Amino acid sequence: MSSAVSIKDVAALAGVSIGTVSNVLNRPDVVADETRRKVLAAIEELGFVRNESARQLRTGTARAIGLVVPDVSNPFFTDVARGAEDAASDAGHMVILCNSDESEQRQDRHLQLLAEQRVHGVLITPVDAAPEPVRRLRDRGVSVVLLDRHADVADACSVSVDHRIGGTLAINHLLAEGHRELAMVTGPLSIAQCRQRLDGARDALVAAGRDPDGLRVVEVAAMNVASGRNAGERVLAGTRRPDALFCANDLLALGVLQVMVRAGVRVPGELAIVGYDDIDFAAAAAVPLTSVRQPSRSLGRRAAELVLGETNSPREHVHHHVVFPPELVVRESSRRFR
Amino acid sequence: MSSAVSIKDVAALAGVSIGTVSNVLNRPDVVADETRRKVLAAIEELGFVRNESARQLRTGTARAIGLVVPDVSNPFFTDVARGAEDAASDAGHMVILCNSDESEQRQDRHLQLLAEQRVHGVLITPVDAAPEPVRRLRDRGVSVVLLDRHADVADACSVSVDHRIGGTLAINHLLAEGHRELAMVTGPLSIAQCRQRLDGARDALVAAGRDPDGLRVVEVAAMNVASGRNAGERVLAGTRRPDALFCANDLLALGVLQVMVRAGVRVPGELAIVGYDDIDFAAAAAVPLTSVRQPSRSLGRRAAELVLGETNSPREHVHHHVVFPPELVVRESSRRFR
DNA sequence: GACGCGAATTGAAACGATTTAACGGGAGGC
DNA sequence: GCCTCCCGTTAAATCGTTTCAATTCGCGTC
Repeated sequence: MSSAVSIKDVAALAGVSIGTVSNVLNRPDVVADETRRKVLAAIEELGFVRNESARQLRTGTARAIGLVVPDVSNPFFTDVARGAEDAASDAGHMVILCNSDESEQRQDRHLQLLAEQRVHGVLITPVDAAPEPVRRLRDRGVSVVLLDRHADVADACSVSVDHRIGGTLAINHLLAEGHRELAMVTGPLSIAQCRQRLDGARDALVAAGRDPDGLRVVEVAAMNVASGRNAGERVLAGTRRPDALFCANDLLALGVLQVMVRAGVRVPGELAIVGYDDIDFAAAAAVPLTSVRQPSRSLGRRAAELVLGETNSPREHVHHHVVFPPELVVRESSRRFR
Repeated sequence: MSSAVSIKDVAALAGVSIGTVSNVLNRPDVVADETRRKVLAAIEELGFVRNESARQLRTGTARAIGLVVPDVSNPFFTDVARGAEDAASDAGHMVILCNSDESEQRQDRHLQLLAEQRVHGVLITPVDAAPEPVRRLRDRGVSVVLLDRHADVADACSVSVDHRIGGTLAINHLLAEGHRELAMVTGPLSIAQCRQRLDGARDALVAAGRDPDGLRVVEVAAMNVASGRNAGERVLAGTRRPDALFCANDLLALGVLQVMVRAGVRVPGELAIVGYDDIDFAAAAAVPLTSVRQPSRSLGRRAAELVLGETNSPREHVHHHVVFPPELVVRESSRRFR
């Protein structure tokens, strides 16, 4: 059972002390060539694998970071995860991925486990606005980077996108294309991102000299395709159908689109649609989707870099707040009908 | 710095020994009510968090499993991951997610790190058919479940879908709809899943009394949307365009579809398309995609259950080979043109 | 009143690595 | 030939838990 092989066995076989084996592993330069070769040979022969928990216990630092997101089945978050993994990988770290499913309870359970693992840091898109979980984590000595959420609280780094501007971009575009009767499909307004996108949308209306309350808001329970279909049906059922829809993310937009296509509503002829995130599938949709792009992979990468940087030099660390600008990608779904 | 709080501090504050604190943590029933309350109060007051590495070092077992997949941005694998996480979560375990990107080198690096972490087990869709990495892992004492790959080797569990039958289903359907000039778009044939789906496709042709070599094969370098577009362009450029296309996964199919729609080729009028995986976005595509469904979430869940089961009772463990049947989901993209 | 018993608690020995101060021995300077 | 110095190596302490044999204590039994 080679799993039982420890540094001690290697030392015995190589005829050196365990301290020397440790040096071969961690500071190969201080050990003589001859010795190093013997030790490496012994490691090879025994199939020795370093026990990371022992290392971690002694040094106090883990080689992993946690990533807590609401939902990995959302391609936006997989892209973020990829970015985070890229950066972590470069630093020889692993990523522990956790889904909170928008449940505070699940989130807290995950955070507890991550704290027990003594992870190097945590990247999190918190379930709700309350800075509570962040504070608890910091109290436990874990450094935290808020993902896709600008930290109002000053005690953590954050990497985010200016969603308010994103909302404004979307509405400005729809207005410019000549759409007048606008509505927004959004997930729970308890989610900060949704609120901000809505605020941005209203900003645009105000700037255009229109009544921000003229924007109808269709709020659904989740931010996935199924909820999008639900929203689509509600829009269909309503009186006075809007001629353009801004959806708080692409999954919602795809759901709405599906319902519209099925119901024979021409998009963008009778109804223009703008999504948010610009996931890969937006371009491949029934009608290629206009969307507000977030640099998701960079978001994840930057966040991971921040969290790794913070714990490496906690003394002189000052919290950064990185805000990426969103960008409108125009495709078929929002064109003016001619 | 509450991160420095150890069981010893708790013991001191509560006025008991560290053994008792450990008992409160792990076997609360053996300690007297009064004592338990004191200890819990001390834990609360100090903000004590158990150090998992120390626990792990002592007990030898980690509370995490590794999941190594080619690409999490493929929704099929996120679904698998969700299933695995569900099962792991139930057992109080975490999932460490790793992307191999179809690179054997990346895969091996991840496996090395997972072995060092002494993870409870590893779920893996190996980069290539070689059972080598699996063997290495087992040698290191880590139990392994092959995901989406039937183990020809008998030394590991496997959870998979019968891709050969999946390929047959797809082609039978296309033939039944009256398509005659068939082609298959596939990722690298070094990927076993691709080969099996192709074999199944040929089976169907033979069974229908047709020449299996009449099936044109378009092989591209990766299994994502971009490669699908590439395949689409090659199909367009070729002479004698097929009237039906079986794609080795939905991402390829979506890419092809995008190109066809843009080029004005009517789907399914001039070209029928069948995908594979039935990811959520298949139904929301430009033309709702007929696809061979895999029970992806169940796949992940079952695999996680197996790996947890194996290490919990390694003595009497016998390797299971779970094979789920695929299922054809018919939508617009493959209908016979009338 | 001695004894045994069970329940609750304690103390100490692991687990497998890293780290640091001490050590040995050969080279070089005087 | 002796003293230093330096390089490579070693021995031992340590990290924070779990676990198990040993201990204490109160109490009922004979």
